[in-house]
Amino acid sequence: MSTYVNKVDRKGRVSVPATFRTALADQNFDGIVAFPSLDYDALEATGIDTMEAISAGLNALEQPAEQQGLATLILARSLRLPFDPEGRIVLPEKLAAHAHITESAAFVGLGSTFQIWEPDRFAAHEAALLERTRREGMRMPSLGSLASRPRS
Amino acid sequence: MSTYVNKVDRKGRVSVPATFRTALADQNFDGIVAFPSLDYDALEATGIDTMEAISAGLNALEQPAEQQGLATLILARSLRLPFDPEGRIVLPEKLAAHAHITESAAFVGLGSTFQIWEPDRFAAHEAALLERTRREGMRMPSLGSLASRPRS
DNA sequence: CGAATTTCCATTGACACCCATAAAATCCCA
DNA sequence: TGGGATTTTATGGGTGTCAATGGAAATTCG
Repeated sequence: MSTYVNKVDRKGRVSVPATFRTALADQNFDGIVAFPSLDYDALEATGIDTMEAISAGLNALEQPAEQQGLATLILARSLRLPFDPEGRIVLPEKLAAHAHITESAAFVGLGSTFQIWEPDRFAAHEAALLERTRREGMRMPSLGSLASRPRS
Repeated sequence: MSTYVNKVDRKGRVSVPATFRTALADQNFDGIVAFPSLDYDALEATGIDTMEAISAGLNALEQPAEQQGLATLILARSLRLPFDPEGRIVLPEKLAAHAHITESAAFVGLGSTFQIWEPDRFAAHEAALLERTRREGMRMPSLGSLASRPRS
């Protein structure tokens, strides 16, 4: 949840917001896993647990073919980014380039995952979302309506 | 339910009305979650539980795309505001600015959620609501008719 | 042995906790 | 049931701690 903007230093290091770090603290790998978003010029990221779940799903035979393709794609392009003692990661050139990140990065928490954006691009994305939401005449609903609804 | 006006001190702290606090007491996070309202110059707030439900909804595949956009928007702009030992939160600059809150804040209970307004703006909002209701010739119905009706 | 990467230290500034006081609501008992 | 006693709130301020950031030292690897 929420978004934090942190600086990328000359060596390509960024602090992962402490909130996110503690959320991942109990996982098997002390760091994050990131891969280029398929939808945006941004990075998708999570803890290793989510990735292991995906990889487990890949092995499951019942999985539809499209889902398998998607999972393969994601796994193949994912990078493990370990924390340094201060809780920073280094953004590999490839990932930074995909998201056009140079001097600072916006960490956008989405619940169990988060995204990493170049701050200006994220602002634009946010504005677009807001605009679209307005245009579609969506009002602030009772928040509950956004929750996943149990099928009746 | 009901509205309370509390002061914002020099450090940006405000007491969350005790009533609201006790209502959230049994949740996983000792504090509130707030985000800028899409409709007003005010903040929307709830307990963490509601947000977790939204985040769960975001991951649910069955969710329509527009709802996903809305959920993303809300999650990205939400901030976790923990209680200090006295039951206060600090209003981050960003949120305070959106609601034009400077020296005091009105907490408006709405049932499972509440809003936070700059008191004068809330008074105006309230007056406008009243005015509109009158103009539309609405009378106080039996309160029961306002309750949510079970789907037939 | 040189380049890159990772650990180690140091600084600053924000934030969380501690305590202290005043006002208000609640309790309690004669 | 009135009013004093007690317990909660709300509010202010000081201060220690941790997160974010930068740079140097050290280690790794080709």
